[in-house]
Amino acid sequence: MDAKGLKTLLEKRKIKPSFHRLQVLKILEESPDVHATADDIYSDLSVEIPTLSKATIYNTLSVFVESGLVRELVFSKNECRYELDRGFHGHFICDNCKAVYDVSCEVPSIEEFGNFDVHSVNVTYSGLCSKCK
Amino acid sequence: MDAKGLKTLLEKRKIKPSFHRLQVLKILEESPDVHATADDIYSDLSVEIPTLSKATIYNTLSVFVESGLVRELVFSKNECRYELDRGFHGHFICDNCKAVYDVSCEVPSIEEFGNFDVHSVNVTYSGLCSKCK
DNA sequence: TTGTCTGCAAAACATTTGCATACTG
DNA sequence: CAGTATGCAAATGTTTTGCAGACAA
Repeated sequence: MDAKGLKTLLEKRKIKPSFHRLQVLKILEESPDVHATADDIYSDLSVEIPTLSKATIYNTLSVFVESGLVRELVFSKNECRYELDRGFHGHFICDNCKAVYDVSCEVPSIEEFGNFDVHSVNVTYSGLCSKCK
Repeated sequence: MDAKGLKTLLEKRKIKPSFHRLQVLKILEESPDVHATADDIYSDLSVEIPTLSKATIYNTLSVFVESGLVRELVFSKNECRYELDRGFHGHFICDNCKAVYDVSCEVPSIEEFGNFDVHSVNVTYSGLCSKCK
């Protein structure tokens, strides 16, 4: 997606398209398979933007998450990953190499549906990926 | 479950049933609905065991998790909860009151099953519980 | 005795916060 | 100019670690 498309993506969510925000969004958009951590994004961007602060990354990501543009994925303690929202899908994490894969799976139905207002569903598989097994 | 039953539970997993381990296990076994954090368990036990160290709680829980006796649930950053393994079920977390409920749901099937060795599946719903909606 | 469990304190780590400065419309 | 975004550094909160002493087989 080009810079203009990214800008539009932010504006649709009423987020001001600052330079830093566009850069963060670009990383998430270009590498959906990475499921980057805040630190990954910081490392990537601080090469081009040496004055970049990690606080800005966290701030930016939290703006994105609150707007619904980005999903926060917490697979294990002390590790939070981010992905652009692309509709429902599950994730597979390799216990060995820790890689995260998007997988298509069905939405599991919940029995007690009537008593809860379900807003989102999260499905995570773990095990060994094709490379590690 | 009585103390003997808890002891047997540990021995089955080749875990030495020390006093502290039995106390931690007892909490997890008695209140499956709580999905306690390490800090919850520490707070509970340190009333009776004033010399208790948090490191012991973490150590104990990690022994339990590695043996497969206990499942580690990470719903959001900086919050790790624990539950005795009771076979497959999903969880529902209330966005408002943060309560965690066990829910029965079907195991979602994964399309790429052939390429991965799936060891476990995790299903988490979020939204508003019956009290908060 | 030997191994391992526990407690303590310090360290590690990701994330958050307060505040001053820089930028943008 | 007003409002907001950014950078910095310090603070926060949870979890981990190293080591010494306590305990159990």
